[in-house]
Amino acid sequence: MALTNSDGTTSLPDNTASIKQRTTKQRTAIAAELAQTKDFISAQDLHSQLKHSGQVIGLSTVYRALATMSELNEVDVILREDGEALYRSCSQNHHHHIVCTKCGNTNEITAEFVEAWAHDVASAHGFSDVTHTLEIMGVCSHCTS
Amino acid sequence: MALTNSDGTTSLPDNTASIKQRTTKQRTAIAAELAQTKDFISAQDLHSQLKHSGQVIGLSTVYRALATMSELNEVDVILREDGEALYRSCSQNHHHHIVCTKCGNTNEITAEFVEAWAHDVASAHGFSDVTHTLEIMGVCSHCTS
DNA sequence: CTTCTTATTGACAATGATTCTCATTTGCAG
DNA sequence: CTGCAAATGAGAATCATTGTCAATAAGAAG
Repeated sequence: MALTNSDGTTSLPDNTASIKQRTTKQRTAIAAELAQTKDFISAQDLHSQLKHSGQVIGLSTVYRALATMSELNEVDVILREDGEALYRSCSQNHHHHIVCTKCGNTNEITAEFVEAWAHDVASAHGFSDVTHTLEIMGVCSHCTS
Repeated sequence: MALTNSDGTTSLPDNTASIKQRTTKQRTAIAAELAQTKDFISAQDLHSQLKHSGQVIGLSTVYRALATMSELNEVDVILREDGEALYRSCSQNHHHHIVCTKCGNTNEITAEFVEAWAHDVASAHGFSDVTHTLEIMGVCSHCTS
């Protein structure tokens, strides 16, 4: 979005926070419901959970809200083994997950040195504006026995 | 699942190596094509790649072959951001990618210590049969200027 | 080689998550 | 209050993946 200044000139958008956001009943409800849900949840489940609690919101709207929240880094997104996306209200600090491929249980793990390493590798390759994903998958002890 | 024998008795399935494998033209072609392909490839792309090289094989067969190869740990599987599954012949050395979010260019990166660390973390959490994914994303120097 | 059993194949339908379309509604700035 | 672009929602469309089932063929047995 190009910002039109009072003198008629335009300025280039700030590439981070350039998304026009309008506060709506639906987005508020979606964000609130997601904040209450501690675990990861799919868009479908979040939709029916909202419906069940009286908030009838279109499925498309849920998907759109989650997509923009994801772009704004307000939610974490991971992919289940079957490809379905799971969302969770973003916790303050960046972290990763170890996921059981049998029962779907997830534990958070922190890896500060991976953060630093990823940044170093990226700048060594001349990359900027760096993000990364890291997921560890396996079978948890509960599902092994 | 109990197997009914011709004499009327039943025998329990061997849960490890009970999968009867029959060597077929199609599976051979699929495994060969996948071995030739160094990068990750989707089932759909592998199917059309086979068709393009004269090997017309049903799409269901490709999916089934990849599924069994995955169970036998003969292929690595990762999930793309849109949820589509990507397969790669296991024999290749494990590595990760740094991807430019502008032009899509990818470079391979190796991270041996990350491999070891992932394994340690997993066993510390009691996980077994561990795999992991790691992707770094950013804007490459070419797209920055 | 022939027969028999059954894993495998393939064409097609079905599933299911996600995205698209577009008419209608609604924030919100002026 | 007014105007307009953003947002919504109902449903259609997309698309990877899985299920169905009759036909085929691999491999063992005779």
